[in-house]
Amino acid sequence: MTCILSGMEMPLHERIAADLRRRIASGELAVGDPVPSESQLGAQWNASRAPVRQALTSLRAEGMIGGGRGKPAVVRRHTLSQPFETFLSFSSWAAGLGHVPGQRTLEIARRPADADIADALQLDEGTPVVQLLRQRLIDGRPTMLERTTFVEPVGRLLFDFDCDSGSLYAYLGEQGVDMTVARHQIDAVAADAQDSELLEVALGAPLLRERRCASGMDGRPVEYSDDRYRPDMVSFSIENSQQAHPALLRDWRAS
Amino acid sequence: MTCILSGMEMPLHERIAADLRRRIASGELAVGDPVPSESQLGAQWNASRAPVRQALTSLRAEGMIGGGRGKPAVVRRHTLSQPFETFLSFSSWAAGLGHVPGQRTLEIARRPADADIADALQLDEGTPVVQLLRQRLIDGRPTMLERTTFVEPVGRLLFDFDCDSGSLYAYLGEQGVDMTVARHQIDAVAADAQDSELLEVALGAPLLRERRCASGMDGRPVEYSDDRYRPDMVSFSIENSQQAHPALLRDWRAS
DNA sequence: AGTTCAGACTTGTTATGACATGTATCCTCA
DNA sequence: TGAGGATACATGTCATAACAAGTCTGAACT
Repeated sequence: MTCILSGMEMPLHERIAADLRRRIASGELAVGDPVPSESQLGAQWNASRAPVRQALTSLRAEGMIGGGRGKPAVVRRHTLSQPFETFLSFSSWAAGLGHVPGQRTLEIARRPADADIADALQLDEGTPVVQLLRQRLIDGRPTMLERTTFVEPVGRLLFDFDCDSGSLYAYLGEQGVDMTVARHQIDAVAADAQDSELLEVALGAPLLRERRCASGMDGRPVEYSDDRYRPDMVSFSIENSQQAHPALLRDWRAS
Repeated sequence: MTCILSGMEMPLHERIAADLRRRIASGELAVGDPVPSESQLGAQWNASRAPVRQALTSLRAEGMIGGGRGKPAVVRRHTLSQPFETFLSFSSWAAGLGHVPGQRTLEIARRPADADIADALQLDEGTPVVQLLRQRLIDGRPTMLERTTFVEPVGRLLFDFDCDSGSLYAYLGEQGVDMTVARHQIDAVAADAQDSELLEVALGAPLLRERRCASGMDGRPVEYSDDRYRPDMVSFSIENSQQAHPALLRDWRAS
């Protein structure tokens, strides 16, 4: 049982990175400000250069800081950007940024799949599925609304689990649920009545939507989710190069 | 003035990484084969673990090898030549899908950079830049609005180019402009007056926004762009797995 | 005043050594 | 024969130390 809380057992370099992310995101270190030098950070944390450099390398890869040989690091961005690698776990993502994740499970229900869900999960319409409605918070502020649907054999496990206590995906992993592949589709939608209320935005306000379908190694879908983020709090980011692999493509959808 | 030529004095960790890439690409190390362990590589190169690990970290970030704590590294991919232009070039993307791309360049101007642009391009505020406003169409229908800013040395080339005649990025490439790395940030915004008019959507309608900053190999930003898509026509998608590096894919969904 | 240059400071690279932690294998014991 | 545990091995993390190389500042010089 790994308590997600505040990762007390995180490696030193991750703690340093998380602290810097928090200080940058909170505005304590504003854009353009110089980041403490490696030696200063080493002194503050009573650490050698190795973990300090590992933390800075991490922030640099995320584009939060700049700098280079001879050039002290400076803050470049303070926006929370979500690396695609950490898409599955909202909690650990927020914790890694030095923020306090929260969640309120508003509904858990077993009901027959409607046409859209059935299509996404490759089931017949009417097959029972388990649906979850969760409000996700960062530092107590509503940030994301998650409408997740599990196939029944997996969803049944959730009735024995306190969804607000820890990482749901860690729990499912322990139970032997295999979710090795995920497909994400990202677009924008206007907030409907429920979005508006639970995310505390105006009706019709633009929301960033991620629709996700996770499958096991055998390719059988396990989970489908419609997540809606407040765009003023979360954005997605991708970095690609001719060297490294991630390539960004656009999806065209005929109306 | 540092001559770029052939870096004979590459650091050790880069030489190790380059050698491993070559051995993997050439097939000497096939997909699934185990990569030499850190200690073996250290012995081969007569090096300590530091540069060896730095090289392996590099390859891992590129998705070429896998492995983890206790798990020896294995070769995952041997190709790393993903067409980088596909995400830059709207035209070739649409054409590849069998649709007719179109574009109307509405404005090209040289003006001083404002604060946001200056920050993104790492310039001082007020430095002259070249801005482009382009409406992109698919099958004659407005699909995307592109507000691109180039640093002046690159942007000046555009005044000698008919932006509606061919691929802008192909032209810049011929002119020796280096754009090997790009960072994308994706979120949602409400359509402002200009968006509304040019994309033919209601004022305040949700739009999918991609902000892009492209840099050369040296990390110096070359281009910044704010692209706004009609979410009913375009979305982004990504596929990732725990095993492989996240691979971004494109979805076609016929109506 | 403008230029040049020495020196302080910063980050990049590498070596060496140690311990922690996860994985896989093989051997023993029931 | 199957389950369990001891063990070798791999990688992850971190400390200490030294030198290389780029940047910046300020002082001396033209």
